[in-house]
Amino acid sequence: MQFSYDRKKSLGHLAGLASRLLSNTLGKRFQDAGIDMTAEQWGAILILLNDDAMTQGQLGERLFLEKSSTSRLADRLEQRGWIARTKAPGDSRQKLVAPTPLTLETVEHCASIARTVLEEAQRGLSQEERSLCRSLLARIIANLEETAV
Amino acid sequence: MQFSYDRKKSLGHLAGLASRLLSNTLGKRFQDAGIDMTAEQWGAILILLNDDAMTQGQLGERLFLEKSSTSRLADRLEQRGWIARTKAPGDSRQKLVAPTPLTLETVEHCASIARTVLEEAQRGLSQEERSLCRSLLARIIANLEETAV
DNA sequence: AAGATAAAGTTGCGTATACAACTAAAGCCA
DNA sequence: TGGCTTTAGTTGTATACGCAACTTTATCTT
Repeated sequence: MQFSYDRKKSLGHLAGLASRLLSNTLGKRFQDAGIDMTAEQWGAILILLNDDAMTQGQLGERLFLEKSSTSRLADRLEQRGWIARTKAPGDSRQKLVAPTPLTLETVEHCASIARTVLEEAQRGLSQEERSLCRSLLARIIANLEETAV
Repeated sequence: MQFSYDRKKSLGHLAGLASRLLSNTLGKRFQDAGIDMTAEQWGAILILLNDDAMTQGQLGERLFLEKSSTSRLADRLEQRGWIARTKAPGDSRQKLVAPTPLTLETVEHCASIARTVLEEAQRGLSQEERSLCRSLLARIIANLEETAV
């Protein structure tokens, strides 16, 4: 019997489990490839690769993370050599985070692994279904953000 | 502009964020109500309320958790007095976990809070959309479970 | 300009989770 | 029956995350 995960299970369970499995799977693939990176770290790197340098606070906003969580994520990224932190020139409270001269091969390798996992996760779903799933999740997120206030 | 969360963002981000917001919101609501319970703990309690006693391992299976994670979740539930752990009669390696004589009022209160948050999260989504969202997530979970092997 | 207030990060602490190594208790098997 | 193997849980260690308290640096107000 396919697709047998109780649709009775609440949204919370399903979203949590999907997210956990996605992270765990991607993390293991990175590890198998000998890349010392987690799924969450890759999420941050992706943002930094597009926008290059930004403050830690801006990175946190993009990831919807508390400043303390961002701080510690940056710690781990720095420790592994994925990013460098420098004092912002204008405001010395701020710290700029930027990817280190990562070899492009590594980035491409990570991106390719991430694409593969995402594809596997959505196997059997049409483009419309994939898009719908994202937009439903986005609406739920928007609802919760409003609610939270 | 409504529903403005990039649908460009990958499934991983969206599922992770939805799950995080759901947990955080529910947890805060419990706290506001003076109930010392988290969203994850409530998930476990719900299962135990239906099936009464089961082994820790069985609880873990239902929650799709590692045995160590289950062990620690049970620690916290026990600490707060939500469950009791007893040695299983047949097999002394196993531990039975069962809800303590929770006043039904508390359970109903929790259930009501959880229903409210879930409703708020899915505000504006039709029954069909809610159901579709769950079933798409369930298919993704099934894909990842297969993959993982 | 001095003092109050706000903003950016860090750190302490608690929860949630996974993996690996470990202990204890079954179960198997020759 | 005595030893090997498997199973149930626990514990060490690490990541990810949030809240609250704190430090440092800006900014604002009078």
